Amino acid sequence: MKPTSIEDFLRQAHQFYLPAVSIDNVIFGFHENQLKVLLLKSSDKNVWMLPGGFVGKKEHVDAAAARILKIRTGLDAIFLQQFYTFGQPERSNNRILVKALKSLTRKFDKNHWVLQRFVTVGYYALVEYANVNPHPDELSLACDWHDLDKLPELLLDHHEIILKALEEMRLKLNYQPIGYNLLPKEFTMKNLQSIYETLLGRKLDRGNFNRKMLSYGILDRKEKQFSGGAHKAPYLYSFNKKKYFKALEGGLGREF
Amino acid sequence: MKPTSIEDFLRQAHQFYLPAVSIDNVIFGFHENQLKVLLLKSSDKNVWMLPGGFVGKKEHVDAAAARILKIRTGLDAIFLQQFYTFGQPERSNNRILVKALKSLTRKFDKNHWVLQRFVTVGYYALVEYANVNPHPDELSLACDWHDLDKLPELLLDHHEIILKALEEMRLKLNYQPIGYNLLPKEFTMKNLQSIYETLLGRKLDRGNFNRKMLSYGILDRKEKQFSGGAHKAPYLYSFNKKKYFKALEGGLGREF
DNA sequence: GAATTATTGAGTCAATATGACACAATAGTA
DNA sequence: TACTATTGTGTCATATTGACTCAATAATTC
Repeated sequence: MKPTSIEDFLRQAHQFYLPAVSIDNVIFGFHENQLKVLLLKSSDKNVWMLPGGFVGKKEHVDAAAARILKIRTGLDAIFLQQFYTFGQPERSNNRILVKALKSLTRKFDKNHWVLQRFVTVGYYALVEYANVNPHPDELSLACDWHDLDKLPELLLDHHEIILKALEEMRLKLNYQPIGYNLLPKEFTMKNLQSIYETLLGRKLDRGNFNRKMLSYGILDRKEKQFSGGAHKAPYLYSFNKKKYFKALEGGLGREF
Repeated sequence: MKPTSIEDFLRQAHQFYLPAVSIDNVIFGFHENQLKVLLLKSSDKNVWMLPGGFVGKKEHVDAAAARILKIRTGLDAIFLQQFYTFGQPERSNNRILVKALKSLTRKFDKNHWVLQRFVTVGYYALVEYANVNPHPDELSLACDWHDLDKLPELLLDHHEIILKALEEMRLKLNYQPIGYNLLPKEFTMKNLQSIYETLLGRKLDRGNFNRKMLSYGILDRKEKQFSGGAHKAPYLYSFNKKKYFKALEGGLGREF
């Protein structure tokens, strides 16, 4: 039906507009040469989920992502990167979500607003595994790292969201450095290479990786040495913070 | 205040959650070796805006972008690409927007929901300038192309949105072909080079551009010829649709 | 303490890609 | 017919990439 006036138009539109915006955070960590993702265990004990929540009415979406991450996992002061907005209508009202929420309260209404349609903005972050201490909020039973290649059953489309985050990270590899937030202060070239290999899903030549990474000029080599392996001790490196962030801004390789 | 029960938690949250999701479309065209963007003239005669609108309650966000584009400009069957979600709270209630809406209706309420906080999902598209026939909807006074380097005064943060769209397109150049939707069926290599130069903001060497573009193997060369210039006639090319879309999926250059 | 093993830093080399430039060919114009 | 602007093509020095070699060495084993 065509609106007959601007007031009509606005009134009609009001019936129609979308109610809510939510956040899902995909937090990656790196441990034992494995890329891991941080998940919350819902009160429905077999279902895990990304730490997510709703955006406040007067809140910057970026700020909401940070607030929600802190509330739900305890992680603070993490650099979150927006990567995609998920807008399928059917993703909101979901059997598993209903089940999970019903387990929280018997009086739960099937038409409750949290089950109505919402749009989710996805953020990811890379964190140094050893330096964070995730713990679940009151609504969750656990907050744990999971290997990317053996994820448990996940809420809604959270599996798809994780894959999309990975894909976006992989594309960024080509023009931005990575690793600053994933590795400890000092690390070996092999550690760094493992991250790249995990994200790209293929093996890289050791010598060539070395040469290329050093050519970026973002690494400082320490006066040796990592010890512990039954072999020649590798050099330790650290990121040159200044040069690293300059490369983040300006890009790495030649563009076009 | 801490919630004392799950019901409390949900009730408190309800007061807090964000009400609306909107769309802004950035439509790029290419004409006379100039990149242009499609804008609507608001009823406040000095302000132009991107063709935008609100997402429906049961509507896929991608579908909303297409619907809104069609309603507001008449453009149909355009491939829209999501590029970023803009979430600053202060961007919604704005002096210019209030003025624009007040000019539509005297009874306009300053606290009307359309002035409340909303989050905007940005989409861009590249269209063939000569093949589309944009016309304004009932709410707008005009629908015209504008040169990117001399944009008029724009609503809200639409200027920032356009710049972000450009930036994202520029980054995609490095691993995806471009031009299929911007150029007519047959075009010269110089036409294609102009697009790249506009997006990158710098001149490229003619010979090298030729070599590189042909190496992608996505162009078919026609049996000559463009005529009309006071000089040697250039070859005409067309995109090999099959190879072009294969390259869109798989990427162009080596990645990492 | 010498041999073994796994892994490292450094280097080689052919193949390929890039950036800067040169030059003859030619469609329209003077 | 000469001129001008622009085109297709080619050259060449340099840089980058991919695949590989080899001596060095930290811990372990003999």
